[in-house]
Amino acid sequence: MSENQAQESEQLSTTYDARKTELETYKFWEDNSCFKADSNSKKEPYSIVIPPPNVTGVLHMGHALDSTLQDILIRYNRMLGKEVLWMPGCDHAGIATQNVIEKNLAREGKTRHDLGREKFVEKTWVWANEHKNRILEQFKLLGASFDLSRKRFTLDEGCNNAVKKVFVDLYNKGLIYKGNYIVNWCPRCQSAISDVETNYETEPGHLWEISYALKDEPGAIVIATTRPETMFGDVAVAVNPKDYKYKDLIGKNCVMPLTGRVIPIIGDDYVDKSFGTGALKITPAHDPNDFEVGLRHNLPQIKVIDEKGYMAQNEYVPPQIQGLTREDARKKTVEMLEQHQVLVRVVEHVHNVGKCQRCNTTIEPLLSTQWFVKMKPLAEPAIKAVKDGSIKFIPQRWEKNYLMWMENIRDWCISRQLWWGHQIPAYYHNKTGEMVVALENPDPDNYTQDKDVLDTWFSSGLWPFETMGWPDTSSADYKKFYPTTTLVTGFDIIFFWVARMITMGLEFTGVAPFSTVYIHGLIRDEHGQKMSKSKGNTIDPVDLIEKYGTDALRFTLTYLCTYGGQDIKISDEKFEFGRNFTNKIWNASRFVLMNLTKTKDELKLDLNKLTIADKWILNELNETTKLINENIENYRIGEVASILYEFFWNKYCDWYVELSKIEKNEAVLVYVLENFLKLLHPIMPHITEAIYQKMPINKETIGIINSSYPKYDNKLSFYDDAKKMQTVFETIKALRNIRAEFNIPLGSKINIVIDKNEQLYSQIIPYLERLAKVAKVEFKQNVQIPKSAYCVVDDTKITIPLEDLIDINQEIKRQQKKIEKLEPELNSIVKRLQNEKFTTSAPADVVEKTKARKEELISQINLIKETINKLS
RNA sequence: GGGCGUUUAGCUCAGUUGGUAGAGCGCCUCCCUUACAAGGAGGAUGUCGGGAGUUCGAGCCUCUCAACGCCCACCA
Repeated sequence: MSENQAQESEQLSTTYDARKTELETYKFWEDNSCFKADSNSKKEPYSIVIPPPNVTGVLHMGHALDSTLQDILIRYNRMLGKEVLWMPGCDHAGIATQNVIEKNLAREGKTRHDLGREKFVEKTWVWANEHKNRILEQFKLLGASFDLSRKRFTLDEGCNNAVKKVFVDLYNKGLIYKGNYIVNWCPRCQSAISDVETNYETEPGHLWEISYALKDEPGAIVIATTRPETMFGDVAVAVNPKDYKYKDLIGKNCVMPLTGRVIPIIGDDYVDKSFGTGALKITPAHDPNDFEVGLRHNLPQIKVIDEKGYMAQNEYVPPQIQGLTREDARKKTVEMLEQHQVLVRVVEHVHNVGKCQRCNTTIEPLLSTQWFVKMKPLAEPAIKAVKDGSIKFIPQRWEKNYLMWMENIRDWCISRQLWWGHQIPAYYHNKTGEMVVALENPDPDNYTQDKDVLDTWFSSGLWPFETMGWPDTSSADYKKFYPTTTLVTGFDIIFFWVARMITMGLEFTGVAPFSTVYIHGLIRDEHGQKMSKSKGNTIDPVDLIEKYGTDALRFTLTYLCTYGGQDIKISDEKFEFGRNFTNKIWNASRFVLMNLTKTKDELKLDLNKLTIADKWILNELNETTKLINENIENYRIGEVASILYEFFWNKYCDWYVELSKIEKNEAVLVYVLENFLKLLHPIMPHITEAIYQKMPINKETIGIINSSYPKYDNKLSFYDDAKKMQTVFETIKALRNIRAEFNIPLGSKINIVIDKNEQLYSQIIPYLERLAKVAKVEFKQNVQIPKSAYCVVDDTKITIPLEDLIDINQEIKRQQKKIEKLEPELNSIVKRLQNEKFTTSAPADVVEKTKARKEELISQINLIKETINKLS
């Protein structure tokens, strides 16, 4: 696509080779640095940061949708003349990446401990460096116009500096603390995870009722539990103080079965009298609620399950149970309880079990020393920003969701017992254990850094500003492109990511990191199931691209992406829709370019030389342009796709290009095509660029990519002429209809008699002759032609002598059917107009419209009746 | 337990201020009319989940019921 080529009118190939065109076009943009953002530009900025895909990731349909939407906004704003930056990068994905490397090691029969931390991290870096480019390279297949010269990684040096600064500052402000609390512990990942990384699954289970004997007196108290294996960590039995059944037992002691340990019976409002037996065992080290109860009552904390999910080997756990898995321990404990005849009852019980988001292992609530972010003070400004409109969610309903979460926010456990990630900048004196939180190790000889790393989302939470050079607020990118404009993502990471970016952005930069959050739905399979590799129901975007082309993929996804942000169900075949559209665009463009006879300069649009057909299509283009601009500004991107499809296929191709075979205005053909391509470019960038390059027009810029987006233009508004043209179309359609209904072959031409409006119809005779295969048009007033069919367009009666063409009886039946269809509507309209309340309270134009419709129906019905009479 | 979403043509879904329903696919008829059969022309198909209310008028607003789905909470 050299400059020489671009200057000349060229034929388009007979068939469209999407992949070839797309690769060439993308290369053309890259070679010309079309995606590069200039932070010194004077133009208004527009920026988006990509939701960084995991370095472990492979391109999937979710990326395809998400990136297409971002690219549409980026390209649109670029064409609006703004200085756009789409910041790419990927996420180091702490647990996910470490899992991959560990799995690789496992194949060699090794664990990460065989390598040691340093070697392991080194190895992971090698892998990450290989893979972090792979996923962004794949995004290129989507046509992504991001600025790869700026690509970032959440674990690169810049991000690490930002993370350290944020950590240290939050610590100094008292918003980060370290403490011993119950956390969600994944025994497989061997790490704490946060609340949002824990998913609950409903599972059938049991409620075991166990009898605890009272100490020094007869009787027992029966507790109910779903986890008997944790009983060895019990430190009390709790009842509700208002529960008359147990009130008197409070303050007494009981003796635990199997171990004989003596624990107190306490009263606490937390206990629900009506659940289970109304008595609850308290195990502070293994249950978050029990932990709270334990603190209130100053109870000890006894750990009986270790970090790997095995029963502890300590004096609290009976020897038969020690070292068993949680599952085996449960069976064994129940067995032993039965033997001791203290198992009172087993009730089937469906309950929710926490699972690790990463590996689906059952979470163990575990007492552990971890780092936390105190969220309440950070949440306040984040709530305010959404409430006062500084940040707007689209669709708006997500604001409620966000606010509910923020208003009930809990502290965020940020430490992970992993090796891959940002190591916590806390340093401990080797002898005294004194802790220093600082950007750098104060004295590497005597201080050792905290072993833990930070939750991946901690660094992702800084993404909009850490990628712009922060903490250097004088950096060019930060000044030009921060805060960013729009954030585009799925609803599934509003809490994980969006909420954290907002809190961190406000806390550290004083402004919201973006003003609009555009939330789209999730991609699902044709049955509405989430796509997953394990279910085997995934559709690979790369396959779709190879089969249908990137533009077809983008267009189909966009078309399916409705304003409500509903999930999108897809199947392979659905993309034929977009493929067919690319084919149509290519062929229509090919036809138009093929038939041009004029030179570039002669193709200038001359508004003084327009037929009504020209004015009609220019008016349609103009109205379409207006609608497109409005809808894209309002994030109704699916609507944009559908409007463009309708305009091009049903207006430009079906009518205007067809009309051009009779009488053509090359300048208009080219003008409309050019502007349509520009309007479509953000959605289907490659094909529009490829055709644009071959158009014989004076181009303002190197490519359509940086041409200016069409705007509504008063000079192109031809409402009255457009309406006339509609009449032409109605006439043609009516005639075609009669022809098709009666199988009048195209070979046999028909005559028509038009009873008035000669002036208008004389303009359209050529069209009628060609498009409706009319042989002869006559103008007569009030003629009586036997055995005729009529049709009415506007107020003009068109008579078609049928005698020689059709079966008359069949026609009578057809006409009667028509009346049956029209009458119910007429009846209801008449009724409405008789209703005084309607005529007085409805707006005048509505009443007028209704009256007009009534007249129209009456005249239509009369005409049909007349036709029937004439035929019989 | 709390919140949200969905329910419209056989299928997948649109429907922006309330004025009597649209598209794509599929289906039926005809056409290779030389840009496109991945196409063209025409056609059939809906008491807009049920019920009630507001209104002259409801797919759209209010209430209620039902089914399905999602999120949050996590009563052991």
